[in-house]
Amino acid sequence: MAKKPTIATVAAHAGVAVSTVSRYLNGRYVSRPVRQRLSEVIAALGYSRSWTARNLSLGRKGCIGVVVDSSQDPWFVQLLSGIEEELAAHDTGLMLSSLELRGVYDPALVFSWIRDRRVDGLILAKSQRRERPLLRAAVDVQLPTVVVAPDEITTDVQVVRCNNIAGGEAVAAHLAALGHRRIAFAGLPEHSIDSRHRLRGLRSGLQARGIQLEARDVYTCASFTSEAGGRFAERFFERPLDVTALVLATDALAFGVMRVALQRGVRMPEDLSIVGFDGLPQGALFHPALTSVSQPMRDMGRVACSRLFDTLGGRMELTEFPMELVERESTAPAAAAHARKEMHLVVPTDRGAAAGPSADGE
Amino acid sequence: MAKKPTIATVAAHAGVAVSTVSRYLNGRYVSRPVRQRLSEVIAALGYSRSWTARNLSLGRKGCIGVVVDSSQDPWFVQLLSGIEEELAAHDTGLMLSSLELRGVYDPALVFSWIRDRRVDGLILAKSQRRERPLLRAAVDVQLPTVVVAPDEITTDVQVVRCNNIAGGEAVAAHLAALGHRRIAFAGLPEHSIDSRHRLRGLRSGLQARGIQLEARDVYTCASFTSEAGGRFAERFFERPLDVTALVLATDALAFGVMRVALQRGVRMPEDLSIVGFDGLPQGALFHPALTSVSQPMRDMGRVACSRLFDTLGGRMELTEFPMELVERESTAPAAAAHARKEMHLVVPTDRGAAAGPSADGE
DNA sequence: TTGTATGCGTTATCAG
DNA sequence: CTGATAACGCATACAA
Repeated sequence: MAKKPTIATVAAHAGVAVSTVSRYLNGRYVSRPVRQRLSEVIAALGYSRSWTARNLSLGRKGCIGVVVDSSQDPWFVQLLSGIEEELAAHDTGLMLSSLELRGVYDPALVFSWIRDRRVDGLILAKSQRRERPLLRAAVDVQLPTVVVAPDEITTDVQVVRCNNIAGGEAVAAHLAALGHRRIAFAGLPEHSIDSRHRLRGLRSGLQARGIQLEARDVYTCASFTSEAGGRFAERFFERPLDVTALVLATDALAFGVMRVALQRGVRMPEDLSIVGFDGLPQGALFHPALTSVSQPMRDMGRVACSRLFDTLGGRMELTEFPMELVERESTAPAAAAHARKEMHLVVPTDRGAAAGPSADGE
Repeated sequence: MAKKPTIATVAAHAGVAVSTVSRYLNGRYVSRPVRQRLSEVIAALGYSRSWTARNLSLGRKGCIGVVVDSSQDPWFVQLLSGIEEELAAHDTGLMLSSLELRGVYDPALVFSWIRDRRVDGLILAKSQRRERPLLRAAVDVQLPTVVVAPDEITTDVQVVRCNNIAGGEAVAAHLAALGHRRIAFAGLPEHSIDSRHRLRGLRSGLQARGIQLEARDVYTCASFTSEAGGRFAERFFERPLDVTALVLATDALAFGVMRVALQRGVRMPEDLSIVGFDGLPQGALFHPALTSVSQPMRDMGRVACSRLFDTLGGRMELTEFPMELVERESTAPAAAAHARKEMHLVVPTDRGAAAGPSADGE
């Protein structure tokens, strides 16, 4: 019992050949009695197979690569938990690479993974245009790859993302129902497809309700960080507020905006309703808690991961998840805003909410 | 160029034996000319070695296990980035296990890792008493293990943690300097050694400055979540405020408290200064931004990981990191609090701060 | 310094 | 259905 038992020890103890044991372990043809005997011996010996040896024989690496701009990203953290769950089921390891781990963009590590076939598959979270070479390299060596919430449309790898247009429409419905008529949107820069889709959904959703999203009310933030959201807000709040609701393309942006709003004394949701996208759990910690359209990040992670395993030779698919509006505290009836400003707490909040649906019918 | 070149192909092309190539790859004795030749051949062939084969031969698994209550924990996320960094340097994979991944505590996966020697090492983040069996199992099979910020003292595994006592003292110095005389502390339940040390440091630090931390001002939260912080705050704010500063054992707790404070209309830092521990980056997003004593999570992760590699046979060590007070917006001179309450913005904030040092001398 | 031979633990191929 | 045996790709005593 000194050294770990191998498949050979088991074979010896059971009086069969190693290949039989191997077959047993992999659920192949084994006669009833032999199967019985093996299960006993294995239990008695406390045998467990070596994954390294198995991987070598199978030509696998036993782990997948997960790459993202920063593993600190709260959105990614959610995704990771889904990946973790699925990976555990497959007893597979993972290699993490934050493209901006040391402050500057450096995809070298991931390139080496691809070149050296270091991983069995690749998950690119929030891949952007700059990841294009990475994607190319992966496709070239036939490395199974799935992109999650990509910023670019891709046809030669698996895609997992959300229906952001519907998400935008959900916000439109929500705000319209609350009686908002003048709404602003602040999106992401560059080619963020998510941001564009969210805006598109919002715009068309409003339009369907007879509300126009003015071009001058559509802003662009410098990046996707909370800091960028804050900088946008500084600008935004300089001028008198002429909208009753502000929709941010992501929660991260919203966090930055809300902080500045609080500093400026802008009351939310009384003076301004705020809506974000992603549904990050930390949004619930703020005051007011952020109303947001959530992505099922965990499910997305799980699916992204399983796609890597079960469709190794399959066609490239697009999996789209629905988004869900989670109504917290940062949105309120537009009517209440004015009422409160003038009457100071005379109007019960419930009344304003009840007035919502009628406005929706217009 | 159809199939991946192996060490044998390289040997053939270079006209040497495989063992020579192996030695070259591992930096052993190789004559100048041969080395030259090999480097050329390898470059020409685009050879890269198989880590699975190498691991099998070396009897390694090529990955370590990282276990934590929840991989969503912001503190852990920081730690993880350090681990990621170090792991990349060693070209090693990782297996993640959230003990509470599916809501209920389930260490089964980790037990199986240990039993099957599935990993080369184990990092337990914030291990508690309930992880004791896990630790035992790991020690029993001689699996290199390091615990980070453990809640229990352990002598038979590597320990990486912070000097929480000094951290508590730093808070004492800070608050005393700001003129606070009546201070409250809310800590973690059970046997959290970190929480106890933070309290101890705070208490002794205050004492050294002639300030007594009253027993009735020391509270205990139900758990370490923001929700628990919120529930504590509900209780805390029920009675009239008789302290000018509240110290929370962790930032997470503080987040929950601040939200309730905002709801209750408690002004921070005017009515109440708030201090947390951990220095989570998200603390900067709040309004006011949370003053906190930070841990160098990333460094801790890096060191925890490297300990796993370089002291495989070495003695069990304790690595202690310093904590650093990061002063943001949630703390202010105690004097200003009263002044503002009564005089309404007459006292410039700077004056109060200037008064601090003298108070410190008492 | 370099080459030879053997082991690492499984899986897969092909006879039996 | 089962049993030898050859890969898998690399590392390392040991001999030269």
